[in-house]
Amino acid sequence: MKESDTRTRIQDVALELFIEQGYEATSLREIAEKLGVTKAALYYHFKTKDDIVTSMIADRLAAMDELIAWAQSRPPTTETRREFVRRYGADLMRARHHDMMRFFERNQTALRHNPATERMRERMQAMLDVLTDKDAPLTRQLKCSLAIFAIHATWFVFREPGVSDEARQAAGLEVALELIGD
Amino acid sequence: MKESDTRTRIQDVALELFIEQGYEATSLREIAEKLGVTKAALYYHFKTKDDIVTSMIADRLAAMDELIAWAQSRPPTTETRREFVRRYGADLMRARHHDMMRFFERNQTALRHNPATERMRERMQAMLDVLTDKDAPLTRQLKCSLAIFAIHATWFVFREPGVSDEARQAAGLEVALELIGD
DNA sequence: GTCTATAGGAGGATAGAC
DNA sequence: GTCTATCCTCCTATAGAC
Repeated sequence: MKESDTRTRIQDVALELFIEQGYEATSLREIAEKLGVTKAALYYHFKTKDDIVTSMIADRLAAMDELIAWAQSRPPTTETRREFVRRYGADLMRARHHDMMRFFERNQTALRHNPATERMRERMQAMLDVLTDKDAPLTRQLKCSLAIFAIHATWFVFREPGVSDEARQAAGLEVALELIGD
Repeated sequence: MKESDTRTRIQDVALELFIEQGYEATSLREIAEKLGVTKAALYYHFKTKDDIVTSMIADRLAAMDELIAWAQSRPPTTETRREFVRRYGADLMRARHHDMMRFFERNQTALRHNPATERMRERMQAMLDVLTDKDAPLTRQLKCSLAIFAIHATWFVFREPGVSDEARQAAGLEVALELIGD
């Protein structure tokens, strides 16, 4: 049932380099070198470079789908929306999910030809639809977008090194709840 | 006194493609083709590919410096901060400044080796320092970052085609003022 | 499952004619 | 100022041995 260990290690190393340098700027040679294998070995596990990123996005899509389905199964009340934001924040703390969102945000244009990108955008839109009504005023729509972004930004806006993960998440959550809270 | 017309046209076309496809994914061949010239012609106007983007950032830095200097010459009151945000929003409406910020946001990693990038980040930090005190709580810092981001986001979050530039700007400004307003 | 070797192409950049 | 022609490097991807 468990994925091959090498496969997972490739994903981890690739994500790390993609975040650090960008998707286009990172070559398979670099990924292979950091892993201590050759490029050709990567091609045993993934058909193309795009496949590496597609496989990572797939994991993220699954988590988002679960969250969105939960919200859609409930009445669109303020309490549902607040709980949705809380769950989304908690979800990002697990594994490398916030790394993944950060990578996605910073490489949208480079990934625009990958079909998984469009699916990711659909999920982001679905999240906004959960948080607000379709005919809400522009300011309301903007605030809901910012609420999601606040939770993501939590992981990279604070420059001081002494900020714990918990403090970050708490700050992001508080601001996000305030933004959707009217 | 006026820059060569071709030089400006190169910057315009390059920025358009960089936004659409990303910096790394856009080749000099593409830029040249869209302009109807050859790659070699570009090298007459700019020493390297990096130089094209550096020249564009320089214009933006000058505008930001002016705005920051104005704010620093005034007392750090709420009214100064609100006026600063208004001026920043108005500034972005001129020329291609909001395109430039959007490009910069989406290509930070690709541009990380360009010295102009570090200068740009300094300006962003200076803007945040104008908007809040250094020892403010995390939520306050986060909100000020989001206020700036709200003004930028104004240009690309709204999907419906019928939204005028003025309506966008008004919404962005209102939310930004609310975020710094406590 | 990982290697060596290599095909095949695209990219940034330069030289030198016009 | 713009062109043609070309260099050199690096890339993704594949073939086939072990």
